[in-house]
Parts: sequence; C-alpha cells; structure tokens
Amino acid sequence: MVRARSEERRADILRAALEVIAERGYRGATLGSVAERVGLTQQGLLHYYPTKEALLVAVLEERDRWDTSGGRDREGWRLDLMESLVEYNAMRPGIVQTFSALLGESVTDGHPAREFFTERYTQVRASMADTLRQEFGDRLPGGLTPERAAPLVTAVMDGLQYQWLLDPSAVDMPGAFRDFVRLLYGSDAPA
Amino acid sequence: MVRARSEERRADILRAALEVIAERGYRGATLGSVAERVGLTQQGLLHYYPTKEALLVAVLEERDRWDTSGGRDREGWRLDLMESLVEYNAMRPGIVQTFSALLGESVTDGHPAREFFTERYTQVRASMADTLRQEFGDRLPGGLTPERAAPLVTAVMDGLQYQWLLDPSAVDMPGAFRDFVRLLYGSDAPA
DNA sequence: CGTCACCTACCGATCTACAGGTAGGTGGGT
DNA sequence: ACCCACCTACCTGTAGATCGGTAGGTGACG
Repeated sequence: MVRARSEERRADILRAALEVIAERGYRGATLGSVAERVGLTQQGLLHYYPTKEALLVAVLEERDRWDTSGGRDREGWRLDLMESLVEYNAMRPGIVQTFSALLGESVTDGHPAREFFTERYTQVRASMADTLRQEFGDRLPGGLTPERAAPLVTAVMDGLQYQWLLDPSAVDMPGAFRDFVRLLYGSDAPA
Repeated sequence: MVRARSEERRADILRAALEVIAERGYRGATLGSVAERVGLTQQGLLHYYPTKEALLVAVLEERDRWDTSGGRDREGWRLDLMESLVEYNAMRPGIVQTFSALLGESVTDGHPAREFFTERYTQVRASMADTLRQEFGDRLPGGLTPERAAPLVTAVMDGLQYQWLLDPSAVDMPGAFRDFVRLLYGSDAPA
C-alpha cells in the first residue's frame, strides 16, 4: 500500500497547489507554501514534482482530465450541460479563481501555461461549434454560424468569471449565462 | 523647464512599465527592467515612484484618465463606439495584454489592482446599462433588461481579448464583437 | 559678485528576504 | 539489504528597498 500512499500524497499536493495558485497566481505561488499545506518541506515536495513547472504541468493535466471526463461528451458539450457547468463553477470559486488567475498570467510572454490555454481554447471552440451545430444546425436563430458563435459563448463564460470573482454579489453568473443562452435562441425563444 | 523634463520622465517610466507588465505581469515585472528601459537604474526609478506598488497605481490611474476621457461619454458609451473601441484595441495588443494580465492577477488575494478592477467593473456595468437603455429602452429585443445585458457585453469584450491574445489568428475579435452586438439586436436586426 | 542654504535627480553599495534547486543523508517498511 | 519517502544543510540568484552620497541648479543675502 505504499503506492497508494504516494498517489494520495500527489493528489494532496495538487489540491494544495490549486489553492495556493488561486491565492497568489503561479508566479506568486511558492513551493514552500504548497509544501507547508500538505505538511512537507519544500524539498519533500520536490521529491514528488522535481520543479515548480512540473507541478504546474501536473495541475493543468489534471484539469485536462477533468474536462475530458465530466461535463463533456465525445462530440462536445451540450448546451444545457453548459448551463449546469456554470452553476457548478459558481459553487467552486476556488477552482475558478485558480484557472482565471492562470489564464491571466498565461498571456504574458513565455508563460508555461500559455500553450496549454491556447490549445485548450482551440479545442473548446471546436467542440462548442459542434454542440451548437447539433442544437441549431448550420444557422443559429440570429443568423450566425456555429463557428462564429462558439468564441462568443466561450468569451461570455470566461468574462463572467472575472466579474463574478471580483464581486460575487454584483453578478449572478449562472443567471447571466442563461440570459446569454436565451439570446442565442433569439426572441422566438423556448422556455 | 526642469518641471517639464521631470514630467516627461514620469511619462516614459509609465510607458515602460506598461510594456514590462504586458510581458511579465505585475508580479513578474521588476523595477530594474522598467528602469533599464528608460535608461535609469532601479534606484533612479524609485526616485520617481517610491515603491513598486506606487508605480502600479500610477499605471492604473493613467488608464482611468484614459477611459474617462476618450471612448466614453458623460452618460456612458454608445454601442457603435464600443465596436470602434474593440477595433482600436485590436490594433494595440500591448495595452490589451497589459490589462488582461493585470485583470487575471487581480483576482488573487490582496492584489494591489483588485480594488481598481472591482470598482471599474461596477462603473462599466452601470454605464453600459445606461447605454443600452438609450439604445433600446427598458427591454432589449431578446427580452432582457439593460442591467442584465450589461455584464454580458462586458464579459464578451474581456473574454474575447484572452482568446485573441493567445491566438490572434484564430479569433477575429472585432468581427466577433459585432456578431454579438447583432445578437443583442435580435434576429429582426438592422444592417 | 560670491557664497551659503537648499532642492532635484539621480547612482553605488548594501541589506534583507526569500525562492528555486542540489547534495547527501536517515529511517521505516518490505 | 534495499529503496522509497522524506529531511537537513546549503548554494545561488534575485527582488525590493534603504542609506548615503554627488553633481548641478536656484535663490537670497551680504
């Protein structure tokens, strides 16, 4: 059962890293503070993840696994699932904060998460377009194509997160997202 | 003309700070690298802005002056001006990158720009709601109120910026924003 | 006219504080 | 006996900030 213990440690470390990144971003995060949170020394942590960047990569990979399993389908998301995803996010400000902070940093030059987010967006847009095509066909009610609407859906989700993180009481994130989806359906909308 | 020289220096420093923050974010930016860009030592820079945070504040204040002058009206923006603003931004990736990086960092705990962005969004949403009310009255074509649509417009602008910064060739930012505005007008849209 | 007081705009040296990473252990479990 | 999971000790680099200058200018006054 040593293997199990080790895997457990790794999971703990990733959880702690997620928290620390949420609080201070990747650049602001220190190995020491992550280690402390799992009851290790900084060097003990380096035993599991040999560099700070390796730890970040592990965090991103876990995220990747997460979004490739739940919430998503082989052929993409479904629109009603997107709404639940936003609701789910609204209950997990920590995770949202982690990835919003990372996204923000990632636009800077040579940031280790930059490639991750770039590729992720490419995929997300593509699968979003699929989703929209399944839902609406080649033309959405407003006259847009799925490919042109996809970046908008994505943008709304991300943009709302920042507003919500900064001032949760000022923005009803899930409600606002539903409003946007209704907009996609046009004025001739369903319930 | 000593005064003028000094003011010029300060302006140069702010320009340099903007660049460095775009490249590395606030946390990643160093006083030394800003100083170097204006031909000063770090200590020389501290003569003008006594702390790193003071420099950031100056950058944010300048931004504030900028937003409060151009692009905006006493009673808020106008929708067509918003479209031009997005076009303008698309020609200035540096500035967009600076403020996107700062926004991302600002969601972390105790970040010196947090309050700035929180308040800024409050104002932006309010003046956006005014704009929408002037344009559409109390109900937008899709059935939304101006207050509920305002966060969406803001979210789209910000969200598109991240996608565009990460992969400019993948997203036509101004085009996508126009698509969104058309969505606001409903399927019964004008040209 | 000179010089004394004082200001602005810096620079060099240095302090303190971490931060990430390396080397070389030690101890318990199998 | 071995190795996995750590730890102690340590090194190196860097960042922000302070201290104490210096060079040049300005103005007031005898």
